[in-house]
Amino acid sequence: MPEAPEVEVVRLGLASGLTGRRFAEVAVGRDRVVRRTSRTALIAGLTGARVDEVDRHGKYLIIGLDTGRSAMIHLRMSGQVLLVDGDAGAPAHTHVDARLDDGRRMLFVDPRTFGEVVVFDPMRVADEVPELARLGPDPLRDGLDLAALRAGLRSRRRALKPLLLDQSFIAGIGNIYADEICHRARLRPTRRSDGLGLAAERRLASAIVDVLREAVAAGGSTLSDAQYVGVDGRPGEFQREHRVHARPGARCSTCGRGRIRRSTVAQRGTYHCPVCQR
DNA sequence: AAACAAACCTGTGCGC
DNA sequence: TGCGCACAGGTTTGTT
Repeated sequence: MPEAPEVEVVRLGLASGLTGRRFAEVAVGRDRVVRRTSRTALIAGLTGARVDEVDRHGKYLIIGLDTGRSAMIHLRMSGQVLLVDGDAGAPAHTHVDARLDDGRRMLFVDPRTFGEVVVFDPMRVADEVPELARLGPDPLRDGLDLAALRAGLRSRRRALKPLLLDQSFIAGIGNIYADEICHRARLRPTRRSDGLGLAAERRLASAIVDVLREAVAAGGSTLSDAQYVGVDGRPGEFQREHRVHARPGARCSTCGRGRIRRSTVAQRGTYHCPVCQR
């Protein structure tokens, strides 16, 4: 499922394929993906607009337009953004088909239709896309300030994994990377966030940044359902480097003694090593 | 404040 | 082989 690293790989692809291009013609196949506003609002907001920049905050893609407005795309669980040739066929579940002034097309594809596309006014983001205004820092974009992280961990008395999944705490971590980060930091997903101690807090800060960066370098994670692909349709490779997620029974690569165990934490399938994650 | 559950969807993979 | 059903997951919303 797309988390910050996967969305970053998409962002890089869009930045090279969209920047400076204009949307020439926009078709919306299914109203559900434009539910925040409307089909006509998306078409009016994109058509004729030139892309100035492609940004990202957490799992949210933000396409800055020369009209002063921005397009927000969220992939949720099964969304894909593809750049294809003008005469290419559109895959099943293509809900937005936007032709560019160079003849190529940007497609938004999403079988489960949880994802969305909306054009909004960045000056009114708190009103128009409130969840975007509530996001915490993005470790890939902004880095991670150790003092701020420590204060946050201590003030929010929660289990570690649910806190990592909280987008207002840190933006961009989802179920896969929460597991991988906890394992890298050798911390139990259910460990209380307050009272970790400086050494563990440092390990956690490093793990967050390192795991996310390594995942971007590997092109993101594509699980067996193959939902995530880049704008060129290619899957990522980081799943090969997963040490715990979706690997029940595997021998722990850190301690060599534990077996990866599956459990449920915060309503999410969770994997950890009971021996070295404390 | 935090934990929990349900809702939104549909393709996949399992058990029988 | 075919059918039915649980499951997956990001986020919001509502309840305890």
